[in-house]
Amino acid sequence: MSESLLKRCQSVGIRLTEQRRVVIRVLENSADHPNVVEVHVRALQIDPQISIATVYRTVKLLEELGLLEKYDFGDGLSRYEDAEREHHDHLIDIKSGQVFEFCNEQLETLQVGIAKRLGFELRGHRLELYGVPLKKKQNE
Amino acid sequence: MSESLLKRCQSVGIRLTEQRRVVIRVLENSADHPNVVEVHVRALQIDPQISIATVYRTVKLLEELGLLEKYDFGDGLSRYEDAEREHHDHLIDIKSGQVFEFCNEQLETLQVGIAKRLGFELRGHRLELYGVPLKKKQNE
DNA sequence: ATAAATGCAAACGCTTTGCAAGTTT
DNA sequence: AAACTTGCAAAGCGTTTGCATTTAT
Repeated sequence: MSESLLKRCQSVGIRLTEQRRVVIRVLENSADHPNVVEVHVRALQIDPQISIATVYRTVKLLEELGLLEKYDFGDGLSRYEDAEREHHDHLIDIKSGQVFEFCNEQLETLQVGIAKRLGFELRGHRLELYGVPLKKKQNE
Repeated sequence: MSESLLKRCQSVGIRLTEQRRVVIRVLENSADHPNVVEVHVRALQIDPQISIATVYRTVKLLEELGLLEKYDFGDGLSRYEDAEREHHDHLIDIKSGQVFEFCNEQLETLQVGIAKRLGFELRGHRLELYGVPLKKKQNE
């Protein structure tokens, strides 16, 4: 397990305000991929005064510092998660919107190879699988 | 090669107005992934009166009909391309923004397998590789 | 003390939409 | 003729920002 988000924020030396600590804590305690409004709602439970502008500013700052990963699963909302979490991709259930995580070494290797063959050094990727739950044999 | 976008529009039976024909023609002649403003600019060269609202409405309609594929390469702009084009994924050059296409069977198969293992039937995916050009041996 | 962060509200940029006028079938 | 599409301008929506005030260092 790697350092906490808070520790990493301290390492990079950003000013640790009350509000930033709250946002950081919310993200540390989130195992999902909350959008900004969701982060704000969770933050309000800790600090009922915190404004959404501050949440926007904070997640943007942390993303630019490489401490958060930003996602968009197609609904036009920016979602965030701790960048230090084990690398993984996402599978989105198109029926429920639920998001599952997975990681596949073969996939990672394959991608590096594809990029190289195209003349590129892979710096990042975004893979999302969209699917529907497999129906069990008996029904439908 | 499959049917032209125009033909497929006729098949699904949407009303073919002047403006829709223009947008369709623009997309048929585009080998890249134009965003809405770009589609509009290209359309204006054919019909100097066409409004961007109509372009927005048309690409949205065609996407909902499954005739166009919508992409967002991270700049927050919606980009469109003919859905019938040979399936492929994208590699984006982070330096220049240029987009390259590729297709890899192994990758496709792997994804289906991953989804299945998670209990899902794969309905679609989105894969984007982000990279920088490999430097040739002599320079840098 | 000072440089930076906050909250508010206004502004932004892309996209959508209400409506009157014009088109397609 | 009826149903639908267009263009315009206004509204929507997520996100950003100017500014006066507050806060961390």
